[in-house]
Amino acid sequence: MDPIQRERSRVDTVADVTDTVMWFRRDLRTSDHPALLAAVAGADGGSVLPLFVLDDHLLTPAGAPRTAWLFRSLRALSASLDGALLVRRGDPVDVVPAVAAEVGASHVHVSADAGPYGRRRDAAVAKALVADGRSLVATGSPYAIGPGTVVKKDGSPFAVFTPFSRAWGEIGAPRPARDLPDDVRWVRRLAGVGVPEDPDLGTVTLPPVGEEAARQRFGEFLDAVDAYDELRDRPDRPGTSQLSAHLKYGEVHPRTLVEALRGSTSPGARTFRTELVWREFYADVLWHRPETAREYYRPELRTMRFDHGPATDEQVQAWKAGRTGFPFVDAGMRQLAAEGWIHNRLRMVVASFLVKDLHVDWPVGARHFMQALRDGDLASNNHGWQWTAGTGTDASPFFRVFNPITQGQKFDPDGAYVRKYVPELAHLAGKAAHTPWDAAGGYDHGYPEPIVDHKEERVEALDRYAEARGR
DNA sequence: TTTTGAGTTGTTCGA
DNA sequence: GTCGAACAACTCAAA
Repeated sequence: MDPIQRERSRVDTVADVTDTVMWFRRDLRTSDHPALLAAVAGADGGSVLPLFVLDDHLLTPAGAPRTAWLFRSLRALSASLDGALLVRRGDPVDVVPAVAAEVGASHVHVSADAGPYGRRRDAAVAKALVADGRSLVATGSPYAIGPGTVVKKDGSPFAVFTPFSRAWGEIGAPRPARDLPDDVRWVRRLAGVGVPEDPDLGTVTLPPVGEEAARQRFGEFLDAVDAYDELRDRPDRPGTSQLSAHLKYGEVHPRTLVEALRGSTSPGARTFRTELVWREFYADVLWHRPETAREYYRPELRTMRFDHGPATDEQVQAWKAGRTGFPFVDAGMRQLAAEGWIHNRLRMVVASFLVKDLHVDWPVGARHFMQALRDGDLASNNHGWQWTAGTGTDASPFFRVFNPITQGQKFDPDGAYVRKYVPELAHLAGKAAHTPWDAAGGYDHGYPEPIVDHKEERVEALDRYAEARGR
């Protein structure tokens, strides 16, 4: 009998052997939760220990908005588990097996993590558990269809969104999981550290957090989803779902959303479903190519020239602070700073500005976003940046350089978005807010002049792209 | 193997 | 102001 088997039979003789551990990570909810149901079923009349591990590896790169969101979400989750959530701090490779041993559980249940770090971590935790005669059981994932599942006819992964989306639709999202039984018993006898106090948010304000808040937000959004395709591009209007951070922490599962939209054929509903598929696509790309969290998806563009040095550092600082002198760009960056969230249209505009007007490599911006965003998701964020930089999955035309001024005039036609976030321009009426250089007294309130000439930098960006392609 | 059609989100210029 | 063409060439996916 090998050691693992022996260990298992020893564990099987423990009195409360049927207790299981539910290790929460990016699934901070109780409904439509296959892994939690599996933990309950595995307990078979015993109790379930709900666990969260505060892992410095994940906490460190997150800024205050995302950390505060996490902590609030954990409090909400614990409340819905009758206060039974056990919170420990440390490396999951040590903490999870230790907790499993303390409670005498033979199985630790999780929703599979698709990210590079999560997969390494889970493999190490599984190994440690097995060495102890226990096992890690993964059920479901944060995606409607698990990353790696949607493949081409020859079994290889998709590299283009549209065919992926078609194949994704043919598989179809599974139906939501059944409700959690009312009579689940939670293990409460272990000591934990509790959920920490929120970090200092400064002036950042967050919307309501947690499963119930997500449900409510989605309910409100559903009432307006038919207008989504028309309004989603308008940062001056409340047309987006505002569900990104709820999805990031699994307070709601995309499967639940797809189910609620089943049968909805309005352009708005279809467009929103497509946005959910984008989230699945980028997770799938990262699953197959974990190195693309940091490296170019298209390595042939690695020779692209970028700017470095004190002058560039100063420009990057201006970009982060929302003081580039381009009103639409600055409004976006200030929204990011004020809310830990930035409208999708502005994510593209400010990214294009950093990469193509300031000639700074995209990871610089991607890291800043991950730090500043409350919804910072590695797959969506970094592949979104790669898309803008032209290094990503989309073979996008090289000439796609956003004009920061006309983008503002097009998508914030009345200048309301600019005035909301850039008070120095609040005295400029209508679309004049986008062109303070044309307005008498446009610079009377301390707003900076443009730090670059967009026309020149656009040509420069095109030249560098051509150079990197060897022409 | 070859062929064919297509590819999230744009800008500029000239008629 | 509006509209269509030009802006390159390449890669992907499927037939």
